[in-house]
Amino acid sequence: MDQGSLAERLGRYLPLGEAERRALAALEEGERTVARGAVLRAEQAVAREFYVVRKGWLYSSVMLPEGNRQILGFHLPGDLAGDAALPWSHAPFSLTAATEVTVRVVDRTSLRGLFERHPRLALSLHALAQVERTALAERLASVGRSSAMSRVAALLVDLWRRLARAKLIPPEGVILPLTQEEIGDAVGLTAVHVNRMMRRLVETGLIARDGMRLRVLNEAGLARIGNVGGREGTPDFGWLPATAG
Amino acid sequence: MDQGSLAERLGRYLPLGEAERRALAALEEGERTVARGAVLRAEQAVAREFYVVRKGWLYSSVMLPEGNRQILGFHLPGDLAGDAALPWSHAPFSLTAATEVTVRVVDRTSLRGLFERHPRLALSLHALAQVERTALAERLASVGRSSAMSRVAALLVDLWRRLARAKLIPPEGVILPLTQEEIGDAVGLTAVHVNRMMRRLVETGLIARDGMRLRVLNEAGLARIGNVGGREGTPDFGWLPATAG
DNA sequence: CGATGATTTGAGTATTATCAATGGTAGTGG
DNA sequence: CCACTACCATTGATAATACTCAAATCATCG
Repeated sequence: MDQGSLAERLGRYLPLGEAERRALAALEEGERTVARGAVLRAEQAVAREFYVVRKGWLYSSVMLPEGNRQILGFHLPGDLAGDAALPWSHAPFSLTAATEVTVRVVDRTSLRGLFERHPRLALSLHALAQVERTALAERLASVGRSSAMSRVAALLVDLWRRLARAKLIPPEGVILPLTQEEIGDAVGLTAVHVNRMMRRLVETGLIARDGMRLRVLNEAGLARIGNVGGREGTPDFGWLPATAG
Repeated sequence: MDQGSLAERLGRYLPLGEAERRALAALEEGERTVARGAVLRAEQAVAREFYVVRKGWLYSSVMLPEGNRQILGFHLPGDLAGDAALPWSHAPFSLTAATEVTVRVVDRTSLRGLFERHPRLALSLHALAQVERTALAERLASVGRSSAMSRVAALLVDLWRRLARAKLIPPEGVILPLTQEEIGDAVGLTAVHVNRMMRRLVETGLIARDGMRLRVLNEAGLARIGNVGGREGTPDFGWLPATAG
Protein backbone atom coordinates (compact mmCIF):
# COMPACT_ATOMS: atom_id res chain seq x y z
CA MET A 1 0.00 0.00 0.00
CA ASP A 2 0.95 3.58 -0.58
CA GLN A 3 3.51 4.47 2.06
CA GLY A 4 2.19 7.22 4.28
CA SER A 5 -1.21 7.46 2.61
CA LEU A 6 -4.40 8.18 4.41
CA ALA A 7 -5.66 4.74 3.51
CA GLU A 8 -2.65 3.17 5.13
CA ARG A 9 -3.12 5.27 8.22
CA LEU A 10 -6.83 4.63 8.68
CA GLY A 11 -6.23 1.02 7.80
CA ARG A 12 -4.29 0.74 11.03
CA TYR A 13 -7.49 1.25 12.95
CA LEU A 14 -10.17 -0.37 10.86
CA PRO A 15 -10.50 -2.55 7.76
CA LEU A 16 -11.20 -0.61 4.60
CA GLY A 17 -13.13 -1.65 1.53
CA GLU A 18 -11.83 -1.21 -2.00
CA ALA A 19 -14.18 1.64 -2.81
CA GLU A 20 -13.13 3.36 0.38
CA ARG A 21 -9.48 3.08 -0.48
CA ARG A 22 -10.14 4.59 -3.84
CA ALA A 23 -12.13 7.42 -2.31
CA LEU A 24 -9.31 8.20 0.08
CA ALA A 25 -6.73 8.08 -2.67
CA ALA A 26 -8.87 10.44 -4.74
CA LEU A 27 -8.76 13.00 -1.94
CA GLU A 28 -5.04 13.39 -2.14
CA GLU A 29 -4.60 15.64 -5.13
CA GLY A 30 -1.34 17.41 -5.69
CA GLU A 31 1.98 16.46 -4.24
CA ARG A 32 4.38 18.97 -2.81
CA THR A 33 7.91 18.74 -1.52
CA VAL A 34 9.62 21.36 0.60
CA ALA A 35 13.14 21.59 1.93
CA ARG A 36 14.17 21.21 5.53
CA GLY A 37 13.44 24.39 7.43
CA ALA A 38 11.03 25.73 4.85
CA VAL A 39 7.57 26.80 5.88
CA LEU A 40 4.86 24.82 4.15
CA ARG A 41 2.14 27.14 5.34
CA ALA A 42 2.58 30.17 7.55
CA GLU A 43 0.42 31.18 10.46
CA GLN A 44 -2.40 33.45 9.23
CA ALA A 45 -1.95 32.35 5.66
CA VAL A 46 -5.10 31.59 3.72
CA ALA A 47 -5.92 27.98 4.46
CA ARG A 48 -8.26 26.11 2.17
CA GLU A 49 -6.35 22.87 2.17
CA PHE A 50 -4.65 20.45 4.47
CA TYR A 51 -1.97 17.83 4.04
CA VAL A 52 -1.11 14.20 4.37
CA VAL A 53 2.54 13.61 5.17
CA ARG A 54 4.07 11.05 2.82
CA LYS A 55 7.74 11.27 3.60
CA GLY A 56 9.72 13.25 6.16
CA TRP A 57 8.68 15.27 9.21
CA LEU A 58 6.66 18.39 9.65
CA TYR A 59 5.83 20.33 12.76
CA SER A 60 3.15 22.85 13.60
CA SER A 61 3.87 25.84 15.77
CA VAL A 62 2.64 29.21 16.92
CA MET A 63 4.65 32.33 17.64
CA LEU A 64 3.92 34.45 20.68
CA PRO A 65 4.25 38.23 20.59
CA GLU A 66 7.50 38.22 22.59
CA GLY A 67 9.07 36.04 19.94
CA ASN A 68 8.68 32.75 21.74
CA ARG A 69 7.64 29.78 19.74
CA GLN A 70 5.54 26.85 20.85
CA ILE A 71 5.73 23.70 18.79
CA LEU A 72 2.37 22.03 18.99
CA GLY A 73 3.16 18.71 17.45
CA PHE A 74 5.20 16.72 15.00
CA HIS A 75 3.67 15.17 11.92
CA LEU A 76 5.18 11.91 10.75
CA PRO A 77 4.46 9.96 7.57
CA GLY A 78 0.82 8.96 7.52
CA ASP A 79 -0.24 11.86 9.72
CA LEU A 80 -2.53 14.65 8.74
CA ALA A 81 -1.23 18.18 9.09
CA GLY A 82 -2.97 21.49 9.01
CA ASP A 83 -6.41 19.97 9.33
CA ALA A 84 -7.03 21.95 12.49
CA ALA A 85 -7.38 24.94 10.17
CA LEU A 86 -10.60 23.52 8.70
CA PRO A 87 -12.96 25.85 10.52
CA TRP A 88 -10.99 28.99 9.78
CA SER A 89 -10.18 30.92 6.68
CA HIS A 90 -6.67 31.58 7.93
CA ALA A 91 -4.29 29.09 9.45
CA PRO A 92 -4.13 29.23 13.24
CA PHE A 93 -0.58 27.93 13.19
CA SER A 94 2.26 27.37 10.80
CA LEU A 95 3.64 24.18 9.32
CA THR A 96 7.38 23.83 9.00
CA ALA A 97 9.48 21.08 7.49
CA ALA A 98 11.74 19.42 10.05
CA THR A 99 13.32 17.40 7.25
CA GLU A 100 12.79 17.57 3.56
CA VAL A 101 9.20 16.54 3.42
CA THR A 102 6.73 15.37 0.81
CA VAL A 103 3.03 15.93 1.35
CA ARG A 104 -0.15 15.29 -0.55
CA VAL A 105 -2.55 18.21 -0.70
CA VAL A 106 -6.22 17.82 0.17
CA ASP A 107 -8.64 20.60 -0.62
CA ARG A 108 -11.03 21.04 2.25
CA THR A 109 -14.04 21.28 -0.04
CA SER A 110 -13.38 17.78 -1.28
CA LEU A 111 -14.34 16.63 2.19
CA ARG A 112 -17.92 17.44 1.25
CA GLY A 113 -18.01 14.68 -1.31
CA LEU A 114 -16.28 12.28 1.01
CA PHE A 115 -18.69 12.97 3.83
CA GLU A 116 -21.66 12.53 1.51
CA ARG A 117 -20.58 9.34 -0.14
CA HIS A 118 -18.56 7.68 2.61
CA PRO A 119 -20.02 8.36 6.02
CA ARG A 120 -17.95 5.60 7.48
CA LEU A 121 -14.74 7.23 6.35
CA ALA A 122 -16.05 10.55 7.57
CA LEU A 123 -16.54 9.10 11.00
CA SER A 124 -13.07 7.59 10.92
CA LEU A 125 -11.55 10.92 10.03
CA HIS A 126 -13.47 12.49 12.85
CA ALA A 127 -12.21 9.85 15.24
CA LEU A 128 -8.68 10.36 13.98
CA ALA A 129 -8.95 14.04 14.76
CA GLN A 130 -9.91 13.12 18.29
CA VAL A 131 -6.83 10.97 18.56
CA GLU A 132 -4.74 14.01 17.70
CA ARG A 133 -6.65 16.04 20.18
CA THR A 134 -5.92 13.58 22.94
CA ALA A 135 -2.25 13.65 22.07
CA LEU A 136 -2.30 17.41 22.39
CA ALA A 137 -4.01 17.12 25.76
CA GLU A 138 -1.34 14.77 26.96
CA ARG A 139 1.35 17.17 25.87
CA LEU A 140 -0.40 19.92 27.76
CA ALA A 141 -0.46 17.82 30.90
CA SER A 142 3.22 17.12 30.46
CA VAL A 143 4.19 20.75 29.94
CA GLY A 144 1.87 22.08 32.59
CA ARG A 145 2.51 19.61 35.34
CA SER A 146 5.81 17.80 34.96
CA SER A 147 9.47 18.57 35.54
CA ALA A 148 11.90 19.35 32.77
CA MET A 149 13.23 15.79 32.85
CA SER A 150 9.74 14.41 32.52
CA ARG A 151 8.85 16.58 29.62
CA VAL A 152 11.87 15.70 27.58
CA ALA A 153 11.45 12.03 28.36
CA ALA A 154 7.77 12.15 27.45
CA LEU A 155 8.50 13.73 24.10
CA LEU A 156 11.16 11.19 23.27
CA VAL A 157 8.96 8.24 24.18
CA ASP A 158 6.10 9.65 22.19
CA LEU A 159 8.18 10.12 19.08
CA TRP A 160 9.89 6.77 19.53
CA ARG A 161 6.62 4.90 19.82
CA ARG A 162 5.00 6.63 16.90
CA LEU A 163 8.01 5.96 14.75
CA ALA A 164 7.99 2.35 15.84
CA ARG A 165 4.32 1.98 14.93
CA ALA A 166 5.06 3.42 11.52
CA LYS A 167 8.00 1.00 11.22
CA LEU A 168 10.46 3.80 10.76
CA ILE A 169 13.11 2.71 13.27
CA PRO A 170 16.15 0.83 11.97
CA PRO A 171 18.08 -1.22 14.55
CA GLU A 172 20.85 1.35 14.88
CA GLY A 173 18.35 3.97 16.02
CA VAL A 174 16.49 6.77 14.40
CA ILE A 175 17.69 10.14 13.27
CA LEU A 176 15.84 12.82 15.19
CA PRO A 177 15.89 15.74 12.81
CA LEU A 178 15.38 18.22 15.62
CA THR A 179 17.67 20.76 17.18
CA GLN A 180 17.60 21.01 20.94
CA GLU A 181 16.01 24.37 20.47
CA GLU A 182 13.13 22.77 18.62
CA ILE A 183 12.76 20.17 21.32
CA GLY A 184 12.70 22.97 23.84
CA ASP A 185 10.03 24.80 21.91
CA ALA A 186 7.95 21.65 21.94
CA VAL A 187 8.15 21.02 25.67
CA GLY A 188 8.46 24.57 26.97
CA LEU A 189 12.15 24.68 27.91
CA THR A 190 15.24 26.53 26.74
CA ALA A 191 17.66 24.76 24.47
CA VAL A 192 20.31 24.93 27.18
CA HIS A 193 18.14 23.14 29.65
CA VAL A 194 17.08 20.55 27.11
CA ASN A 195 20.74 19.82 26.61
CA ARG A 196 21.28 19.16 30.30
CA MET A 197 18.24 16.93 30.50
CA MET A 198 19.18 14.86 27.45
CA ARG A 199 22.65 14.54 28.78
CA ARG A 200 21.33 13.23 32.04
CA LEU A 201 19.13 10.75 30.22
CA VAL A 202 22.24 9.45 28.51
CA GLU A 203 24.15 9.22 31.80
CA THR A 204 21.27 7.30 33.30
CA GLY A 205 21.48 4.85 30.45
CA LEU A 206 17.95 5.41 29.25
CA ILE A 207 18.91 6.62 25.83
CA ALA A 208 21.99 6.70 23.61
CA ARG A 209 22.86 9.42 21.15
CA ASP A 210 25.27 9.82 18.33
CA GLY A 211 24.87 13.16 16.67
CA MET A 212 21.23 13.32 15.69
CA ARG A 213 20.83 9.58 15.94
CA LEU A 214 18.83 8.43 18.91
CA ARG A 215 18.27 5.05 20.46
CA VAL A 216 15.95 4.41 23.36
CA LEU A 217 17.64 1.80 25.50
CA ASN A 218 15.00 1.50 28.16
CA GLU A 219 11.61 2.45 26.87
CA ALA A 220 9.75 1.46 29.99
CA GLY A 221 12.07 3.49 32.17
CA LEU A 222 11.87 6.48 29.91
CA ALA A 223 8.09 6.21 29.89
CA ARG A 224 8.00 6.09 33.65
CA ILE A 225 10.13 9.19 33.98
CA GLY A 226 8.01 10.88 31.36
CA ASN A 227 4.75 10.05 33.13
CA VAL A 228 3.60 8.40 29.97
CA GLY A 229 0.98 5.74 30.33
CA GLY A 230 1.32 2.35 28.76
CA ARG A 231 -1.15 0.58 26.54
CA GLU A 232 -4.44 1.81 28.02
CA GLY A 233 -4.91 3.92 24.99
CA THR A 234 -5.34 1.54 22.11
CA PRO A 235 -7.72 3.08 19.62
CA ASP A 236 -11.10 1.41 19.41
CA PHE A 237 -12.84 1.95 16.10
CA GLY A 238 -14.95 -1.15 16.51
CA TRP A 239 -18.18 0.74 16.98
CA LEU A 240 -18.03 2.20 13.50
CA PRO A 241 -20.35 0.76 10.86
CA ALA A 242 -19.12 -2.47 9.30
CA THR A 243 -17.01 -2.27 6.18
CA ALA A 244 -18.78 -0.98 3.15
CA GLY A 245 -17.83 -1.97 -0.41
CA MET B 1 -34.17 27.72 20.81
CA ASP B 2 -33.13 25.16 23.35
CA GLN B 3 -30.63 26.85 25.62
CA GLY B 4 -27.27 25.12 25.37
CA SER B 5 -28.34 22.63 22.74
CA LEU B 6 -26.14 21.35 19.99
CA ALA B 7 -28.41 23.01 17.46
CA GLU B 8 -27.99 26.35 19.16
CA ARG B 9 -24.24 25.92 19.23
CA LEU B 10 -23.79 24.89 15.61
CA GLY B 11 -26.30 27.53 14.64
CA ARG B 12 -23.75 30.10 15.75
CA TYR B 13 -21.54 29.08 12.88
CA LEU B 14 -23.90 28.14 10.08
CA PRO B 15 -27.60 28.26 9.26
CA LEU B 16 -29.43 25.04 9.99
CA GLY B 17 -32.44 23.55 8.26
CA GLU B 18 -35.47 22.26 10.13
CA ALA B 19 -34.65 18.62 9.47
CA GLU B 20 -31.15 19.23 10.69
CA ARG B 21 -32.36 20.75 13.93
CA ARG B 22 -34.56 17.76 14.50
CA ALA B 23 -31.72 15.37 13.79
CA LEU B 24 -29.50 17.16 16.27
CA ALA B 25 -32.21 17.22 18.90
CA ALA B 26 -32.73 13.49 18.38
CA LEU B 27 -29.09 12.85 19.20
CA GLU B 28 -29.45 14.17 22.71
CA GLU B 29 -31.06 11.32 24.54
CA GLY B 30 -31.02 11.23 28.29
CA GLU B 31 -30.48 14.14 30.58
CA ARG B 32 -28.27 13.97 33.61
CA THR B 33 -27.56 16.36 36.45
CA VAL B 34 -24.63 16.09 38.81
CA ALA B 35 -23.67 18.15 41.83
CA ARG B 36 -20.75 20.54 42.04
CA GLY B 37 -17.54 18.62 42.55
CA ALA B 38 -18.98 15.33 41.37
CA VAL B 39 -17.27 13.36 38.65
CA LEU B 40 -19.48 12.84 35.63
CA ARG B 41 -17.11 10.35 34.10
CA ALA B 42 -13.81 9.22 35.51
CA GLU B 43 -10.58 8.76 33.63
CA GLN B 44 -10.35 5.19 32.36
CA ALA B 45 -14.07 4.61 32.78
CA VAL B 46 -15.83 2.86 29.93
CA ALA B 47 -16.79 5.56 27.48
CA ARG B 48 -19.47 4.89 24.93
CA GLU B 49 -21.12 8.26 25.16
CA PHE B 50 -20.37 11.92 25.24
CA TYR B 51 -22.20 14.96 26.50
CA VAL B 52 -23.67 18.30 25.58
CA VAL B 53 -23.57 20.80 28.42
CA ARG B 54 -26.96 22.41 28.96
CA LYS B 55 -26.48 24.27 32.19
CA GLY B 56 -23.50 24.83 34.47
CA TRP B 57 -19.79 24.20 34.00
CA LEU B 58 -17.77 21.08 33.53
CA TYR B 59 -14.05 20.61 33.23
CA SER B 60 -11.93 17.82 31.86
CA SER B 61 -8.68 16.83 33.52
CA VAL B 62 -6.00 14.19 33.78
CA MET B 63 -4.11 13.06 36.83
CA LEU B 64 -0.39 12.47 36.68
CA PRO B 65 1.26 9.69 38.67
CA GLU B 66 2.71 12.08 41.25
CA GLY B 67 -0.74 13.30 42.08
CA ASN B 68 -0.64 16.44 39.98
CA ARG B 69 -3.68 17.34 38.03
CA GLN B 70 -3.90 19.12 34.70
CA ILE B 71 -7.18 20.68 33.76
CA LEU B 72 -7.49 20.49 30.01
CA GLY B 73 -10.45 22.71 29.45
CA PHE B 74 -13.70 24.08 30.72
CA HIS B 75 -17.00 23.18 29.13
CA LEU B 76 -19.68 25.84 29.19
CA PRO B 77 -23.32 25.55 28.13
CA GLY B 78 -23.50 24.60 24.47
CA ASP B 79 -20.11 22.90 24.52
CA LEU B 80 -19.48 19.26 23.88
CA ALA B 81 -17.66 17.31 26.56
CA GLY B 82 -16.05 13.94 26.52
CA ASP B 83 -16.17 13.66 22.77
CA ALA B 84 -12.41 13.27 22.62
CA ALA B 85 -13.04 9.78 24.00
CA LEU B 86 -14.69 8.73 20.74
CA PRO B 87 -11.80 6.66 19.42
CA TRP B 88 -11.19 4.84 22.69
CA SER B 89 -13.10 2.37 24.72
CA HIS B 90 -11.99 4.04 27.93
CA ALA B 91 -12.02 7.72 28.70
CA PRO B 92 -8.63 9.39 28.35
CA PHE B 93 -9.60 12.00 30.92
CA SER B 94 -12.20 12.68 33.50
CA LEU B 95 -15.11 15.10 33.52
CA THR B 96 -15.87 16.95 36.72
CA ALA B 97 -18.67 19.35 37.55
CA ALA B 98 -17.39 22.81 38.43
CA THR B 99 -20.92 23.83 39.32
CA GLU B 100 -24.06 21.79 39.47
CA VAL B 101 -24.34 20.86 35.86
CA THR B 102 -26.96 19.42 33.55
CA VAL B 103 -25.90 17.54 30.45
CA ARG B 104 -27.59 15.70 27.64
CA VAL B 105 -26.15 12.30 26.85
CA VAL B 106 -25.23 11.27 23.31
CA ASP B 107 -24.43 7.66 22.53
CA ARG B 108 -21.49 7.52 20.19
CA THR B 109 -23.13 4.91 17.98
CA SER B 110 -25.90 7.33 17.18
CA LEU B 111 -23.30 9.33 15.30
CA ARG B 112 -23.43 6.64 12.65
CA GLY B 113 -26.98 7.54 11.70
CA LEU B 114 -26.19 11.23 11.81
CA PHE B 115 -23.16 10.85 9.57
CA GLU B 116 -25.15 8.76 7.10
CA ARG B 117 -28.18 10.97 6.87
CA HIS B 118 -26.70 14.39 7.51
CA PRO B 119 -23.24 14.72 6.01
CA ARG B 120 -23.43 18.46 6.39
CA LEU B 121 -23.94 18.19 10.11
CA ALA B 122 -21.23 15.60 10.28
CA LEU B 123 -18.83 18.01 8.67
CA SER B 124 -19.91 20.74 11.07
CA LEU B 125 -19.28 18.50 14.04
CA HIS B 126 -15.90 17.67 12.63
CA ALA B 127 -15.13 21.35 12.22
CA LEU B 128 -16.32 22.03 15.74
CA ALA B 129 -13.91 19.44 17.05
CA GLN B 130 -11.13 21.29 15.25
CA VAL B 131 -12.18 24.49 16.97
CA GLU B 132 -11.70 22.75 20.31
CA ARG B 133 -8.41 21.43 19.17
CA THR B 134 -7.18 24.88 18.30
CA ALA B 135 -8.25 26.14 21.71
CA LEU B 136 -6.22 23.38 23.30
CA ALA B 137 -3.24 24.32 21.18
CA GLU B 138 -3.51 27.90 22.31
CA ARG B 139 -3.59 26.83 25.91
CA LEU B 140 -0.50 24.75 25.31
CA ALA B 141 1.30 27.74 23.88
CA SER B 142 0.28 29.79 26.87
CA VAL B 143 1.40 27.23 29.43
CA GLY B 144 4.56 26.32 27.58
CA ARG B 145 5.79 29.73 26.63
CA SER B 146 4.33 32.47 28.81
CA SER B 147 4.89 33.86 32.28
CA ALA B 148 2.61 33.14 35.20
CA MET B 149 0.91 36.51 34.76
CA SER B 150 0.28 35.81 31.11
CA ARG B 151 -1.20 32.44 31.73
CA VAL B 152 -3.68 33.58 34.30
CA ALA B 153 -4.65 36.56 32.17
CA ALA B 154 -5.08 34.35 29.12
CA LEU B 155 -7.36 31.97 30.96
CA LEU B 156 -9.51 34.78 32.28
CA VAL B 157 -9.87 36.41 28.89
CA ASP B 158 -10.73 33.12 27.29
CA LEU B 159 -13.45 32.33 29.79
CA TRP B 160 -14.72 35.87 29.75
CA ARG B 161 -15.06 35.93 25.98
CA ARG B 162 -16.68 32.55 25.76
CA LEU B 163 -19.16 33.49 28.43
CA ALA B 164 -19.87 36.74 26.62
CA ARG B 165 -20.50 34.91 23.36
CA ALA B 166 -22.93 32.63 25.16
CA LYS B 167 -24.55 35.71 26.72
CA LEU B 168 -23.90 34.51 30.22
CA ILE B 169 -22.41 37.68 31.69
CA PRO B 170 -24.68 39.94 33.72
CA PRO B 171 -23.52 43.55 34.12
CA GLU B 172 -22.30 43.02 37.67
CA GLY B 173 -19.86 40.38 36.49
CA VAL B 174 -19.83 36.65 36.32
CA ILE B 175 -19.37 34.11 39.07
CA LEU B 176 -16.26 32.09 38.34
CA PRO B 177 -17.02 28.80 40.04
CA LEU B 178 -13.35 27.92 40.29
CA THR B 179 -11.00 27.75 43.23
CA GLN B 180 -7.57 29.20 42.72
CA GLU B 181 -6.28 25.67 42.88
CA GLU B 182 -8.40 24.74 39.89
CA ILE B 183 -7.20 27.78 38.01
CA GLY B 184 -3.67 26.75 38.83
CA ASP B 185 -4.29 23.24 37.58
CA ALA B 186 -5.54 24.70 34.34
CA VAL B 187 -2.57 26.95 33.68
CA GLY B 188 0.21 24.98 35.35
CA LEU B 189 0.77 27.01 38.50
CA THR B 190 0.33 26.49 42.21
CA ALA B 191 -2.71 27.95 43.90
CA VAL B 192 -0.46 30.22 45.91
CA HIS B 193 1.05 31.75 42.84
CA VAL B 194 -2.31 32.09 41.13
CA ASN B 195 -3.40 34.10 44.11
CA ARG B 196 -0.52 36.49 43.75
CA MET B 197 -1.10 36.94 40.05
CA MET B 198 -4.83 37.56 40.38
CA ARG B 199 -4.11 40.01 43.13
CA ARG B 200 -1.73 41.86 40.89
CA LEU B 201 -4.30 41.92 38.10
CA VAL B 202 -6.67 43.60 40.51
CA GLU B 203 -4.03 46.12 41.61
CA THR B 204 -3.36 46.93 37.97
CA GLY B 205 -7.01 47.64 37.49
CA LEU B 206 -7.50 45.02 34.80
CA ILE B 207 -10.05 42.99 36.69
CA ALA B 208 -12.25 43.37 39.77
CA ARG B 209 -13.21 40.63 42.15
CA ASP B 210 -15.76 40.16 44.86
CA GLY B 211 -15.64 36.68 46.24
CA MET B 212 -16.10 34.43 43.25
CA ARG B 213 -17.56 37.21 41.18
CA LEU B 214 -15.30 38.48 38.46
CA ARG B 215 -15.46 41.49 36.23
CA VAL B 216 -12.99 42.21 33.47
CA LEU B 217 -12.45 45.96 33.48
CA ASN B 218 -10.02 46.15 30.62
CA GLU B 219 -10.43 43.26 28.23
CA ALA B 220 -7.96 44.57 25.70
CA GLY B 221 -5.30 45.08 28.34
CA LEU B 222 -5.90 41.67 29.81
CA ALA B 223 -5.71 40.12 26.37
CA ARG B 224 -2.43 41.87 25.69
CA ILE B 225 -0.89 40.63 28.91
CA GLY B 226 -2.24 37.17 28.17
CA ASN B 227 -0.79 37.10 24.68
CA VAL B 228 -4.24 36.42 23.38
CA GLY B 229 -4.92 37.40 19.83
CA GLY B 230 -7.92 39.41 18.83
CA ARG B 231 -10.47 38.64 16.17
CA GLU B 232 -8.30 36.83 13.61
CA GLY B 233 -9.93 33.63 14.57
CA THR B 234 -13.55 33.98 13.54
CA PRO B 235 -14.80 30.57 12.50
CA ASP B 236 -15.46 30.18 8.80
CA PHE B 237 -17.98 27.48 8.00
CA GLY B 238 -18.87 29.06 4.67
CA TRP B 239 -17.28 26.31 2.61
CA LEU B 240 -19.70 23.71 3.90
CA PRO B 241 -22.48 22.56 1.60
CA ALA B 242 -25.46 24.91 1.49
CA THR B 243 -28.32 24.34 3.89
CA ALA B 244 -30.25 21.18 3.33
CA GLY B 245 -33.93 20.84 4.24
C1' DC C 1 39.91 26.54 5.72
C1' DG C 2 36.65 29.88 7.30
C1' DA C 3 31.96 30.49 8.35
C1' DT C 4 27.82 29.23 10.25
C1' DG C 5 25.04 26.91 13.38
C1' DA C 6 24.46 23.42 17.06
C1' DT C 7 25.99 21.49 21.35
C1' DT C 8 28.07 21.73 25.70
C1' DT C 9 29.51 23.74 30.15
C1' DG C 10 29.80 27.10 33.85
C1' DA C 11 28.20 30.89 36.84
C1' DG C 12 24.78 33.81 38.49
C1' DT C 13 19.84 35.13 38.49
C1' DA C 14 14.87 35.05 38.32
C1' DT C 15 10.68 32.97 38.53
C1' DT C 16 7.93 29.93 40.58
C1' DA C 17 7.34 26.26 44.04
C1' DT C 18 7.20 24.82 48.77
C1' DC C 19 6.26 25.33 53.52
C1' DA C 20 3.89 27.44 57.15
C1' DA C 21 0.72 30.29 59.38
C1' DT C 22 -3.47 33.32 59.57
C1' DG C 23 -7.97 34.88 58.59
C1' DG C 24 -12.39 34.48 56.23
C1' DT C 25 -16.65 32.17 55.10
C1' DA C 26 -20.09 28.69 54.72
C1' DG C 27 -22.09 24.73 56.41
C1' DT C 28 -23.37 21.46 60.30
C1' DG C 29 -25.21 20.08 64.45
C1' DG C 30 -26.37 21.01 68.92
C1' DC D 1 -27.23 31.43 68.06
C1' DC D 2 -22.89 29.41 68.75
C1' DA D 3 -19.15 26.12 68.57
C1' DC D 4 -16.93 23.44 65.30
C1' DT D 5 -15.32 21.93 60.95
C1' DA D 6 -13.77 22.29 56.41
C1' DC D 7 -12.25 24.64 52.70
C1' DC D 8 -10.44 28.56 50.54
C1' DA D 9 -7.77 32.90 50.21
C1' DT D 10 -3.91 35.41 51.59
C1' DT D 11 0.78 36.47 53.08
C1' DG D 12 5.65 35.79 54.31
C1' DA D 13 9.92 33.28 54.19
C1' DT D 14 12.77 30.05 51.99
C1' DA D 15 14.08 26.67 48.42
C1' DA D 16 14.38 24.75 43.92
C1' DT D 17 13.94 24.69 39.21
C1' DA D 18 14.80 26.49 35.06
C1' DC D 19 16.47 30.74 32.65
C1' DT D 20 20.05 34.03 31.07
C1' DC D 21 24.43 35.17 29.67
C1' DA D 22 28.81 33.92 28.11
C1' DA D 23 32.30 31.24 26.24
C1' DA D 24 34.27 27.08 24.37
C1' DT D 25 33.91 23.04 21.52
C1' DC D 26 32.20 20.57 17.49
C1' DA D 27 30.31 19.59 13.04
C1' DT D 28 29.03 20.60 8.55
C1' DC D 29 29.25 22.74 4.32
C1' DG D 30 30.86 25.54 0.63
